[in-house]
Amino acid sequence: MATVTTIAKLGEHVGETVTLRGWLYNSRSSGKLLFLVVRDGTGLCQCVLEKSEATAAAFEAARHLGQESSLHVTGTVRADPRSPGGHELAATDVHVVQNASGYPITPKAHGIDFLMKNRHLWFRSQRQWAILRVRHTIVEGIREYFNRNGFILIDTPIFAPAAGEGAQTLFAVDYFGEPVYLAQTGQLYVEAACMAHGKVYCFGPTFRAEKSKTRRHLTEFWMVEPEIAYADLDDVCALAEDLVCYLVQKTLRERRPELELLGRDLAKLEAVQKPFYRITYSQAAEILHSERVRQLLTDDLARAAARVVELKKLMEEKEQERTAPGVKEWKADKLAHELLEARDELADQEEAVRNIPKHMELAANFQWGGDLGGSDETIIARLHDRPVFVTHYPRGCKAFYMKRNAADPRVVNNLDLLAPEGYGEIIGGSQREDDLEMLLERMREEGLKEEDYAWYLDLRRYGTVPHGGFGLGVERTVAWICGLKHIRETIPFARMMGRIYP
RNA sequence: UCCCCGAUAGCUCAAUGGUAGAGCACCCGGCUGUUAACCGGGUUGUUGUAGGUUCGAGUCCUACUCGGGGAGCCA
Repeated sequence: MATVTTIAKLGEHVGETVTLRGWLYNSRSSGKLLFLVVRDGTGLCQCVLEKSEATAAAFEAARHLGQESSLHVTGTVRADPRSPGGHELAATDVHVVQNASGYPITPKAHGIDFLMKNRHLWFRSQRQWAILRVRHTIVEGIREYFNRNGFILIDTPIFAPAAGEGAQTLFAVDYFGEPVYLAQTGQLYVEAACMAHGKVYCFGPTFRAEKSKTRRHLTEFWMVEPEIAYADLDDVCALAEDLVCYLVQKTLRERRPELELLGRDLAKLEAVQKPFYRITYSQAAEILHSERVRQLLTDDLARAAARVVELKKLMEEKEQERTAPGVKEWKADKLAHELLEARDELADQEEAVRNIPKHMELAANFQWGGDLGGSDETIIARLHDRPVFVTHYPRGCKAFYMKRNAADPRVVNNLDLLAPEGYGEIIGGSQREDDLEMLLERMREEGLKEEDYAWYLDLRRYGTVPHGGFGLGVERTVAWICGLKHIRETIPFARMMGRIYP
């Protein structure tokens, strides 16, 4: 009886006969030779069946297996660079658990709607497999970081009472006949908890009914929110910086093969080192008005416009080449695929050409007092090669609980952390208003009812201290670290506007 | 809420207003080192829905539905 092992451990069994249990990822046959690419959850391995070496029954059974058939393969392990994992199995026996047929996700191209409808199967594909492993490591890193640094986990409620910010983006739920809402944050609750434990965090799903159909939005996403007592803005920034560095380094250390599979530029991640840049909101506003930004966007626009012309010409040439008489089928096929890719890029570039003038206008006309828009954040982030903290926003565009700045009462002690490469805001946080009177004043400005927040106000009555924290969005962090274009691949089953299946 | 794009075979896409096609998937055959293997043969259709224009609509027009991208808003 051969030893049962996994593909990840094949290196420990070179020369031995072992059994792998997995699924057929792809297969190729060449007469008396069969190549079965098998995956088992730990990796991919090419199993080679030679007709003369394998049992006749095994060879015949393996010849007719559909994609994703479940099987055991027994054979001798040998190192071979031609196999995906670097080790190959010279198979002698194949036991079919189930011969699957008609698996919908083929090794060829598919559209995103089809893939999302088949998300339960799409998991099995290499890229998706790699992304969710990176997510696992980032989530593990988050828990590890806080648990090892003296933070106590506080699970905050998901059913939340009506009071709160941005009521139009809340999902309402019937709670024994009363309307309650799915939580958008556990923040107020961790503030209470940090007065008991000093350093706490909550980690769970949050829900936002934003009608946003973009590559950065989910209606259900995961957020970790640490909160610390006796902390000011600098302490909160230091914590955010340390956490992000920890997560990036851990992922680089433990998921390098996955990042490489995803084609991530690792140098960009290696560059994520302390100290991150720190600028104030007012400095950001100056940057947006600067000649440097105008030039950056002018160059972007010129580049996008030139690329549009180039792509159109390229597509025309390829189309001519494809439809020319006497073109080989495989060549025409390849050209058709290249045309599709070019078409996608053209759509992106044309979108850029339409949007950049808007972005220029938004940046140039940016008024002190307004919130930074998505395009503004992208501009700021692009001017820096490491993450950037933007601090001290006007208090009018931020939540009531943020601490008013002592030196400049127009602004609050808050922070946003912008990830590089246009990934936008991954962290938002602040020092909290610990003065009861100031807090009440802000609540009145926002039209919030004191009685709804009676418990929260108690925290300022009984031993108030400077404190603060932040929220880090897991999916945006995963998208950034993996270098993904779209957030939907960073969570097992994405919940988005208009998508709730499977 | 607004703007742009799209919907044709199981999948990815073709089709000057004039007989709906290709590749992949699937089935059969060939090939002892393949890498989205390749070669030969076979099977595959209510062109998103409802109207309209026309001798004739996948193609043009209107509305709707669904999806993609973006704006606003946001992690």
